[in-house]
Amino acid sequence: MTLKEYFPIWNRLTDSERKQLEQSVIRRSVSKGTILHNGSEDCVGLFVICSGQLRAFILSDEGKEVTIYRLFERDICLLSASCVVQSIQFDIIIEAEKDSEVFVIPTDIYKKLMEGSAVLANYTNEIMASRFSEVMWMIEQIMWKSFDKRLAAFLLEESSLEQSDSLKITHDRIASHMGTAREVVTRMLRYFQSEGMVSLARGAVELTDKKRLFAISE
Amino acid sequence: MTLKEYFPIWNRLTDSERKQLEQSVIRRSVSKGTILHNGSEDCVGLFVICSGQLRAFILSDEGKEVTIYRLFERDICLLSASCVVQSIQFDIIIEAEKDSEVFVIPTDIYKKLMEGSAVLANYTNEIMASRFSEVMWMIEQIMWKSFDKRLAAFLLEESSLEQSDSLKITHDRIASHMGTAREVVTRMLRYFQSEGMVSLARGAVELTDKKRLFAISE
DNA sequence: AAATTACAGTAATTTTATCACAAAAATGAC
DNA sequence: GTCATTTTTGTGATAAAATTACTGTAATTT
Repeated sequence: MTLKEYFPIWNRLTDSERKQLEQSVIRRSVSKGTILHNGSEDCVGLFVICSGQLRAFILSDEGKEVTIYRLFERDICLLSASCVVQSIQFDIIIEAEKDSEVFVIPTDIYKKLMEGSAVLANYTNEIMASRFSEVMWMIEQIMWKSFDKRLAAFLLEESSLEQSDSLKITHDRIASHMGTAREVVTRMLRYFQSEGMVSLARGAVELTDKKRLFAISE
Repeated sequence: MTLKEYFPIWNRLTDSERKQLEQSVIRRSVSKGTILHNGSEDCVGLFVICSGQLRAFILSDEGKEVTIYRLFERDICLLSASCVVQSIQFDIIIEAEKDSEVFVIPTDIYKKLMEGSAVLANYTNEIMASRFSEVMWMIEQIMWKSFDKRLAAFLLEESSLEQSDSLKITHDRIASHMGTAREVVTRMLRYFQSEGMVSLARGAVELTDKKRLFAISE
């Protein structure tokens, strides 16, 4: 398994660029829960996800979290190398949501290559635009969709990611993803349960009527 | 007044690139209220603001607005040319908030140049990262700051932009900027007035105690 | 001057957030 | 295995903010 297979524009790079990437890239295995990048504290490099799942979130002064987006196999995490683009002026935290394998392209190498390569710079543009788009989508959800719709959508999304109707997740974690309070999640889940759409247990939510959840989510 | 003076990386472009920009760039004068770009409907080109003020906002299905960021003299509006970056998957509306003068660099020219120029592609990256950062900042405000703080901050920001303590703005417009309901703005302004921090009149808000407003905004 | 429109105010209700506390389930130390 | 601790869930009270549904009034148009 080499970078070549995971880096979409590989065949548009020059031999020299490929060589430099190959020589500097590092493989890293991280277990669930590992913080791969913590705001402006570090700037290791670009992650290319081989397997697993990462989560990008922001953190308030009081310790509240909101998940901004997620990264999956073949996704590229640009913000872990946020210092390669000066104008990025916000802190984001990247955490492994599952045991994951990633390639790490060191910041200085990537920055140097990007400065000299229109192909790489344009590609970086596309990655950033993708994340930007996800964030804009999130804003629209938060601003204009009521909580029941958002929660239903979240449960369905989780279920689809996990390929299972039985989610192993606590109310508190759901609240962190959605940027709300745990009590709010508990209450809405109880309502969903009373309507027969989910079935609750400690640390678990089972989706028992996905059609209705989907209808609620719109 | 030429593009040269307003385009920061002018002297890092090749002669050919400069010529192409010079030959294709268009000057446009727009009066307050003009919609310069409307989501995915159009993709005229990159705006370089000579004078005036633009506003970027999103629009919900029900017609609610939220201001995402603003653009001033020498700022560059990339999202009016959103189609140059494929991965931009959201709709934004750009409106002239004041009578403005802008240069328009046509989409196809900019796209062509960017594909061949690392300098231009990297610069585009920086512009996008700036807007992305502003959006992230906005999210943090919305998620974690209470409405009184945000309103106080908004009033002070407006006052500083207009260079005046007497704002000519309606409650409804403030609500559109902040993505909330007009009644909510009315009530909070009434409270501010009862505390002697502002003085209200039809279509106008006068800031009478900026220090306290600042203290509230944190 | 009357009618229309834009803007502001307010009351009632609902939704969401916050605070405070308690109960139940899981976990670990012993 | 039992007890203490921690984690997770449940819930009531209260507050903040959004929504709905009006009323009133200043400004503008006709």
